[in-house]
Amino acid sequence: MINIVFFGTPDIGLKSLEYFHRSVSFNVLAVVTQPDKPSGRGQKLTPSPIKRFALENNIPIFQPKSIRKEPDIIKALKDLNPDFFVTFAFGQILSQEVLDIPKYETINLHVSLLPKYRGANPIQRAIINGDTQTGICTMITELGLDCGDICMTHPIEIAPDMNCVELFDICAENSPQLLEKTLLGLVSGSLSPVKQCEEGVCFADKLQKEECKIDWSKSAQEIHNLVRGVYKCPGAFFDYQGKIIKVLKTEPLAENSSKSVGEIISVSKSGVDFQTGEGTLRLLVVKPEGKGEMQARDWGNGLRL
RNA sequence: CGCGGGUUGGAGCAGUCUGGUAGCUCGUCGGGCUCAUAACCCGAAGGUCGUUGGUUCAAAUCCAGCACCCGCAA
Repeated sequence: MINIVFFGTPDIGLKSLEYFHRSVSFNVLAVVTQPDKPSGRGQKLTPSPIKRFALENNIPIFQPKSIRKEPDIIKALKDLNPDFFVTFAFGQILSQEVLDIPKYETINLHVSLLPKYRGANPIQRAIINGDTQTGICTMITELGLDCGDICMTHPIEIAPDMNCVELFDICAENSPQLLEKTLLGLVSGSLSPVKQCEEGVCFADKLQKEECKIDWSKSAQEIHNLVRGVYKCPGAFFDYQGKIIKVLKTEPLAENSSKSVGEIISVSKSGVDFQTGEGTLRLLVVKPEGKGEMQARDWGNGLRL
């Protein structure tokens, strides 16, 4: 029986936590997650998905504001006598004191093929940049940002129309097995982590709201990549007559028109076509401010052009 | 009580300020044109205007309450 403590916050780690919780060879001693935060309309305090799962399954929960500065929690974690710490989108930087607690190692799962895309938003960045492949990997957590030695990797293809939510799901689904194999490999000694190649290091900076605003002078393909890369979180958008229009699904087309950049070329049964800096972007699904999700052609129908 | 938008035939919207017998773009159905069509032409069906109450001769429209949806901010 391998005893672990799971550090995580958003739902991408749920499947992994669930897997460990149900596994007969692992025991989840406790969960560490971010404090409840005001969320949604009305600022109601909302527990993280990981916390909710822990509550439902009677797993002890720790919610440090900053784990480095809470000696009580650190002591409690030591007293658990864990074999491993597993971190997966936890959202806080650990201290060396915390990293040293488990008998074996602190293992982090990162959703990119390191050393590419260290940092906050690797999935979205990969899609925005038009990559056709990414992956997930496990690593020995060290003090720096995603710089530890790599344990195992698992490549994932990015289909041309895949959005970040779909990619999130694929990553979440493949994570439990990779984590399990990593921990077992480290216990048996059959796995020897390798240093990250210093060439090819790059960072996936946190997404800024401003980046999600559609720049029509870019090419249709680039905008298409942005739309699927930030799908629903927070979503690519543009301004139309003072209203924010979120764009959820698009299709890039090669042909150009005589319209100027950012103008509507046509509204048809298929969607609403916009002229971009290079090519036509066909909007398929949009969500205007104050409205629900709708087919772009329906939105176009109501525009009274 | 964080700020704000919305609810009108199957879909998306206009009409609400300045109350007076419901409109637009689509979809659907029928017919026509065509070798043919998702294109075009003609016609039809389909709405207690979210809900409850108030004001009025008269309410989609003015007033009050309730429900549901959503954007921002965090």
